[in-house]
This record gives sequence, structure tokens and C-alpha cells, in this order.
Amino acid sequence: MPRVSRQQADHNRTAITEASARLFREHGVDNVSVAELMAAAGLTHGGFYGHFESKEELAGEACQWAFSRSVERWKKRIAEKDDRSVARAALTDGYLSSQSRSGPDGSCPAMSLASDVARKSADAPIRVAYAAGLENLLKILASVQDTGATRGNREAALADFATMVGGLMLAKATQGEPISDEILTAARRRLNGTDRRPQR
Amino acid sequence: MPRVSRQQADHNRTAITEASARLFREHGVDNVSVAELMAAAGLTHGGFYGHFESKEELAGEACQWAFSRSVERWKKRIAEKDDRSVARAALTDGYLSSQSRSGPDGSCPAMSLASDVARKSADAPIRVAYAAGLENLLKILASVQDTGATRGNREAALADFATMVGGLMLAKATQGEPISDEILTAARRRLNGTDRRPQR
DNA sequence: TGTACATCAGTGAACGCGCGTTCACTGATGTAC
DNA sequence: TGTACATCAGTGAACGCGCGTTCACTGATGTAC
Repeated sequence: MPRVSRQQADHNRTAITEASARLFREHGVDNVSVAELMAAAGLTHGGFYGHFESKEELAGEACQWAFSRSVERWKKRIAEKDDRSVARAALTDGYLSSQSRSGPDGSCPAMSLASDVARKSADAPIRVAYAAGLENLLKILASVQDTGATRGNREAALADFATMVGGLMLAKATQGEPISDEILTAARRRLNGTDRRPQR
Repeated sequence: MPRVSRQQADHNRTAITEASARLFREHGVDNVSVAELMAAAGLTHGGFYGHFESKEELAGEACQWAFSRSVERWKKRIAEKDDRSVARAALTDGYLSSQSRSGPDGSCPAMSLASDVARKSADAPIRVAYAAGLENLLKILASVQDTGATRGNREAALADFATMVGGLMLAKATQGEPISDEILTAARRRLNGTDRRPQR
């Protein structure tokens, strides 16, 4: 039953982007086929090129979409808290939780797409979308810092995020082994707990 | 000219492992073909299965090999320093340097293979090799910590490494943009500098 | 030490398969009157 | 509002290609005498 209403077509395009954002994060851009993406959106593969110029272009849009969803989630989580330091703790603890590690929804794109992006050329759509999305998340993370200076807040956010992304990545790579939980705990405590390690 | 001496055959096997360790880290396990790996070792693709049972098995050996080289490098770097805190700073600063980010030799396997490993099933050879290799690196990193307690040293090493891996990963994904250097600097200062952010 | 032959490391063609992408086709949608 | 027709979203077969893996073959290596 071909030729669907324009509204339905728009809806389908969104469904493709949404399914891709999930599957790309879960399996990697190169490990999911166009046919699988279309099937996940309830369509057959032939119609793909009516919506996107190439798989690369879709990767860019899916990346952008995933980041915008993360931005929403972070903002919402912050809005629920009274003050910045509580919000920051909620953000970092949530990021480095075991639910986040095994979440079926694909988790944070900054973490799950990092290696895909690192291996693409500089002009790939996904790379551009990644850099913009990362910047947005960092701004939010900087807004809940407490150094008293804009520059300090940004630097603190950058360092926090490095620990968050690295901790979650290592925990994912070792999922199922005891060290996986150890990593999450150590990273959480470094960011929020009693571990004040950084001192000379 | 087939049939080569046993010594030469052993040498060839090592060459395959070595080339794979480099190419897998640089492009990802699934983005390098057996033919490319064999060519990089100066051989043709047909002989591959005389050395390895499958590409998966090779991935495990290449991962192990990459980690053992990192272990050597870390130990050597530590041995050059007089005391632990200086050694620790040399390790973390070197890890989060721009040379490390753009290094053509493939950089740290814990970082560059993390997403490949995270996406493989629990019994994949590369996953087992990764967990063992990570543990070895962590022991070294714990040995230069200064908390005064074994457990504290391990936890500090875990947190340090999360920051190192995440910082390098994010810097790689944003290479070529100003934020890439910002990330490296912020992570380095978090670990060794004046930024004492982690406080409640 | 020299000769005869079995072994087997490496070659390159071939296998089935799944990939990204193209295209002729279909028939409901959207539009013109 | 109803009719006639052009549009175009989606279908499914087909494309060339590169993948991991297999295999018959080659000829130097390694071994037995």
C-alpha cells in the first residue's frame, strides 16, 4: 500500500531517525544496515532514499536527535532540584549508574557515538552534529558548577564530563565483571564523594 | 614462493598480530578486513587461517598484545621517575597529551577498543583479553597513587583512568576543533593541576 | 654429508552472503476543475 | 461537492562490491635414510 499522506510520511521520517538514534548508539553506525533501520521504523528498505540522501546524512540527523533528547533529559533533571550542587550530583550519579550502563535506550550519545565519530573524516555529518551536541551538554553541565567563575565552571564541566564518559565507557566494556561496578563507584565518588584525590 | 621456514612463519604470525593491534585500534575491528591485515603484514589473505582460527580469535590476541605493550610503556615511564607522584603526573599528562590524541601508533587500547569490546558478546576473545589487560594497567596506575591505603589507591586509579579514557576519547572525537584541546587541558588539570573541583 | 620425499606455509581463485544504493512499478493522496 | 488525473511515498527486485572463509595448488623446508 504505497503513497501515504504527507503527515504520515513526515511521521515515518521521524520514526527512521528515532530508530536510528537508538540502534546506532547500541550497535554502532556501521553495524546496523539500512534495511534493519527501516524495518525498525516499520518500513521496507527501498523507501529510505526518499527520506535521506545517504546513510551518512541519516547518521548526522540521528546524532543530532539523540543529543537533543539528552539535553531535554538533563534540563528536566536539573529543574527538579532546588540548587546547583544537588542538581550536579543528580546528573553525575545518574550518568554513572548501573541503569545507565545497561540502559536499552542507547544511553548518552557523547559516550556511545564517540568512537564512531572519532573514526569518521572531519566533514562527515555525524562529526559536525556530535561537536554541536557535545557543546550543548557541556553548557548545561557548566551551569550547575559552583566555582564562582564562568571559565572555571566550563573547565570543571569539561573535566567532569571526561570522567563521566570514560567511567561509563569502561563500565560498559567490562559489563558483567566485578570491575564494572567498581569503576562506576570510583568515578561517582571522585565527582561527588569523599575521594578528594586531585591534590599534589 | 610458498613454504617458508618455521622461524619465518612465527615471525609472520607476530607481524599479523602487530599490524592488527595497530589497525584495529585505529579503525575498529570491523572496519579492517582480513585482506588488509595480511597485506599490512606483507602477506596475502589466503594464508590467514593457517595462523588463526578466525578474525575473532586474532582480535583477542591483538588486544592482548596491545595491552602488553602499553604495560611495558607505562612501567618504563614510571621507572624513569624518582617518586610516585611525579611518575603519576608523567603518566596522566602523557596520556592526555596532543601527541597521544593524534598518535599514529593507535594509542591506548583501553580507550580505542572500548566501544568495540562493549558491543561484543561476553564470551568474545577480545572481551576476555580486554578485561585482563585493563586490570594490568590499573594495577600499575594504582602503584603510583598516594592515598596510603591499598583500597584507596585502587579506587583512585579507577577514577583517574575514567578521566583519562574519557578525556582522550572526547578529544579524539572532536579533533580539529578548539574544544579538543580544552578537554585535554581540563582533564590534565583535574588530575594534576590546581583544579580541586571534587568538593561538596 | 648427500639424496629422496613428505610436509605444510603461503598463494590466489572461488564460495555464499549482506551491504549501500538504484530503479521500475503501484496505487492512495492531493489537486485542478 | 464530485470527478479526473497527476503526483509521489513506499515496495521489492536488482546492481556492483567487499566481506570472512574455504580450498586446490605450489614449491621450499624439514626429515629419514
